[in-house]
Amino acid sequence: MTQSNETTSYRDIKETVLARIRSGQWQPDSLLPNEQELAVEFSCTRTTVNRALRELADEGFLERRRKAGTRVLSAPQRQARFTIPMVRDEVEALGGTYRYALVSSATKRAPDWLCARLALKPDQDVMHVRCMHFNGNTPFQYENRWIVVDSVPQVVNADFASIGPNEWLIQTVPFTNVELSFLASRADESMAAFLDLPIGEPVFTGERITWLEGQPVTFAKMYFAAGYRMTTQY
Amino acid sequence: MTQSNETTSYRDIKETVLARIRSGQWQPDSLLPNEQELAVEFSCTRTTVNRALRELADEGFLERRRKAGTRVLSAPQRQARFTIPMVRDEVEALGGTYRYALVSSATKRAPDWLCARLALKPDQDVMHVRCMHFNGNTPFQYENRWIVVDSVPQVVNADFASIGPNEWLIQTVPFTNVELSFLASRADESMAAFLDLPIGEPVFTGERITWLEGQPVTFAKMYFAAGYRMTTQY
DNA sequence: CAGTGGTCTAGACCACATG
DNA sequence: ATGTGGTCTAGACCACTGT
Repeated sequence: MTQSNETTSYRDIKETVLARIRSGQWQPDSLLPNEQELAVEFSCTRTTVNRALRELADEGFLERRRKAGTRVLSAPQRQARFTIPMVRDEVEALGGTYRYALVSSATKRAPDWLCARLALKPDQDVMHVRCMHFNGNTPFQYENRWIVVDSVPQVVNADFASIGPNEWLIQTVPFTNVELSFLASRADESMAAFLDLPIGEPVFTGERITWLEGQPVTFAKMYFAAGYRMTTQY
Repeated sequence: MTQSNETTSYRDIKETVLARIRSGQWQPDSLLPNEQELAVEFSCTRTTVNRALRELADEGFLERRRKAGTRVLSAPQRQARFTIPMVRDEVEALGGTYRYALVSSATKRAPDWLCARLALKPDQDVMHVRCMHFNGNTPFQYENRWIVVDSVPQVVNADFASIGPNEWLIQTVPFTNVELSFLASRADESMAAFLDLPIGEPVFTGERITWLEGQPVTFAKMYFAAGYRMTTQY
């Protein structure tokens, strides 16, 4: 009861609607009563009903269209929200002590595969940074990152010995778009060495591309140590 | 311009606020003006400002607390939303033809590790279903699933030869809570055979546990074929 | 205790998509 | 043409929480 007395809140409406969907009272693909009718049923204003249904639609339970009305989605298009924390926060949330170490950093002509991947011109420079993230002294993540110099000219003066490229970028460059992928890859020689596992071992891997207003900013591959899992609940 | 004339919409406010954050005009950790002041600046009502700021907080850009006010989050706690489609939809979205095949299905006493994982009593029965999902004739996903019979008694009559356990469950049992994990595992003998890849190969793997009002319903392991990646943009 | 966000009301106009 | 959701206003009361 967040609301004072016995008014119907948008939360109550959300719960009731969800319960009706779960109980089968409102079948998949069926049409709900319109907002005005629900407002009468719940004795509240249409505004309140609107908020409840709008949020349920955002969460993937309903589909709403003007004039067509509100439908129960047959295959609940449920979305898992994964919070993507910075490595430091992730380690500290595990109760560990975060430690960062630079492996190498160099500016060079962008390799062909990267030009293709980021739609760079063939003569553009990138800074290639490799680094490690530790939980105490246990390897946690090996990071392989390329930063487009034309998009972030200041990067040539960055000191990646003392700060991780990700944290530096967040402080320095805003971004507008991100593509994030996860996959399983196999440990090559250097991944195996840095993460302390046998060559060929499965490695949970994240790839992240970041743009600022259409300009590619950075491409990062993140290799996680053995046993890592990305989890969410809803 | 979704709104008729030149009124300020909550979308405009969101964009303006984001722009100010990105430009550094509003620094991380700094306090925004309160809703009343912003309403005056944007010449709209507080309700409209509230909606804009509330959504930005939902999206992880702001932190709002009564009395304390609204702050710019220093490390934008950005959340990636992955849509978790049903396998059939995923295959069809790739332009392929979905095909399902049952591998085995049997009811038995729940194994110890599963009892521990789902907090079952040691004498509870589960139905163990193994099945394959194909894209045309190419292996797409190998699924290993256990369904708690006490939670879904009808399962003993289900015909998993003609319908996949996931689709059957969605049609049959509502759920209230889900835990979803992703990890990289290595192909054992049967995974390798079903997915047509060498033993020991990295396999992108999903694990999903579903509850209904605290009752465990099902545990599923989903092994994806080589090259699979889970992607999102934001 | 006082300031801030959280929510609701009652009403209005409008955009959009369907029939 | 019309019904439905999308959004805004103007105002109100309240819940929470920092001082």
